[in-house]
Amino acid sequence: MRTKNLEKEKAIRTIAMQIIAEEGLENLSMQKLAKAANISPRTIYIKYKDKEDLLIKLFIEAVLGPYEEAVLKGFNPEMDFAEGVKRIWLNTFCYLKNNPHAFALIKHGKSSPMLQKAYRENNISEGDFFLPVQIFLKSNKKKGIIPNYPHEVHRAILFAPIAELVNEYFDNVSRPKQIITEKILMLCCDVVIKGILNKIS
Amino acid sequence: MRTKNLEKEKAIRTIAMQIIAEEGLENLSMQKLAKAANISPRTIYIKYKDKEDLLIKLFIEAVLGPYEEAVLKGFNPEMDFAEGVKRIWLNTFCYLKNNPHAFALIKHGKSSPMLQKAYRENNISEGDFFLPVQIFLKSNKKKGIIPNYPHEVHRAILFAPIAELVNEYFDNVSRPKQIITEKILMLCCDVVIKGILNKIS
DNA sequence: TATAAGTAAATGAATATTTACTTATCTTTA
DNA sequence: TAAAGATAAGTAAATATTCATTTACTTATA
Repeated sequence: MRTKNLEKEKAIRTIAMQIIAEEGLENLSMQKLAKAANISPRTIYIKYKDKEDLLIKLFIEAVLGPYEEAVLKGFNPEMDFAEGVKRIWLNTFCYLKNNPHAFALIKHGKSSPMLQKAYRENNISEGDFFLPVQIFLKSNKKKGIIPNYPHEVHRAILFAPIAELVNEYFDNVSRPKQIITEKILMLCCDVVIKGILNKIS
Repeated sequence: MRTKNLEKEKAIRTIAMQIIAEEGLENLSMQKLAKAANISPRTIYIKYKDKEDLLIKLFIEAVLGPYEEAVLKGFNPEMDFAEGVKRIWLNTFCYLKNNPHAFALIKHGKSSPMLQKAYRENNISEGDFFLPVQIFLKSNKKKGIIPNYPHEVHRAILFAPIAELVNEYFDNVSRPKQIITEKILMLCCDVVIKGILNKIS
């Protein structure tokens, strides 16, 4: 039996992400992908059932998985609240900064109905992903350090700004001066933390 | 001369937005749109140069324009800081809640390279749109009410969470209980404001 | 009646996927 | 040890469909 060439599998994923990042999800075609990866279209179908299967696996296995891992590196739910939030912010910034293609696909994940379906079918976002963060929030609510809002609400307040700031970072890459530095990021993080903390006074 | 049928023009825009919201930008085709709008494909080309022209005009004229108008209703840059921010949050929530298709297209605007190009070519986001908000931020920075961070940074901190909360609102529409109410929204807004305000104490 | 608005049908290019074939490599046999 | 067979990996080219856009024509109205 001929053995699977893992380089080709990797090339498919890498180049698919590149095309999506540079030309958009709507401009990724199987034939274009095959040509760019220097393989036959048929080869893609050996590894993936169809285009949807490819995109969903790309999204979940090649993007969301590594993303979660990077974001949670060195984080644990027992950390001090401010310290934990800062760790997540820094991890998010560092990872996305160095993986612009992943960031592009994550953004598509927010708008593409197909990728949304992938989220739903894989029970992602509610429970499976970022579980340590949920435990972290829960315990800090219990301790009275932060208010008792639903998790989703805390997520929006604490982590929506960092995504927006990363976006701004990429907008500024091609401009003379980068305004989104690690320093300004930490100032923002302090602002967000200051807002959410219950005054124990 | 035969007169233009404005209803057809409106149908094109309405149905295009519907398809994009329900099936995604990548699943909008000119023929599908024509069929759904009960017109000939040629009719679209009478009103728009090509598909890109249609999408960009849809995005800018039918979505971003009305969106900006709705968000700024009753707002002026001289307002009290907290009052102004709350007004924008409420306006955003009310508008997007009632215009889910517009919200879908706005989300696509964050990921689609074509719509990003539209932003750039029309000098949007930096200067033209939401100018009163920029003036508002500038004057509050000058007065020392909020820190002297770049506008983009303030935008991320103050307004990224509301977009995320609207997203959460729509996720919950099909579920038994809506967690994103106007009340919780105002609590969140208070949190965000509390964080950004300079302590004058 | 002049003319732009509109249509039905066609065009050629691009799309996802498949067919019919070739190739590499593991396992088995001599 | 080495040749042969089995088989999945891989390819080039084809398929049927859908795509954006156009052509050649009809219709409504100033």
